[in-house]
Amino acid sequence: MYRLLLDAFGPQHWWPAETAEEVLFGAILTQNTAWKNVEQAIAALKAAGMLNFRRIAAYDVNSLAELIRPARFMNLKARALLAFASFFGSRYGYSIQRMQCAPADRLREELLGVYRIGPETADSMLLYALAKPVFVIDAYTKRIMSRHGFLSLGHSYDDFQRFFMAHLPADVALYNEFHALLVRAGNCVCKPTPLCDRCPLRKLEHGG
DNA sequence: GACCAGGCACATC
DNA sequence: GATGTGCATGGT
Repeated sequence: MYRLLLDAFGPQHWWPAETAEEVLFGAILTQNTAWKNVEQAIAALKAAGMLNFRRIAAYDVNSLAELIRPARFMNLKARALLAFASFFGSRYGYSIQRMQCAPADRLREELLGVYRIGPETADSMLLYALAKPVFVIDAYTKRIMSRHGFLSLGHSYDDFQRFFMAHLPADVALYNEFHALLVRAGNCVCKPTPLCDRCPLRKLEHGG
């Protein structure tokens, strides 16, 4: 699957961000939201000089919500960003490097304890901001994997994650690219659920 | 104008 | 534990 997707689409250059801190913002802002909308919110934060957790920690919730309005669920996400800023500041002194020193499994538990950080957001942060070998599962990944008969949709997030990690080497670059390619495939016009004759994954049909 | 995005928390049974 | 619902924008 990985090779088919990579051959068809090429490297996706994820995560689309200039800094690790920007990845952390994006991970929260993109929850159930098209990336195009998130880009606008990040641009607004950048323009206001607020793409910085130390800065927003002392910022007003409503003003923050206004800035990220294009990213949908503005009030929830404003509170989520503040909750993360509080955690990031008190636990790691706003230092990505200090956070990176912690083992992945402990970090994951800590992240899951932060308001509105669930498994996908936590894993996106771990893989794309902190370079921890953790496979990210999202709606596209579940859909595509179930469509091709690997694991049915009824399985949990952790089931899907275990499936990938049990069958692949713990490689940050591989996890990065594979997940990005799955999202790319999910965004394909043919929406691979009904496979079009041009889908790179059609070769998997009938045990290919 | 409908439909849907790279989820999550919380209520209810 | 399973299932349902609110959140409340902008692109296609």
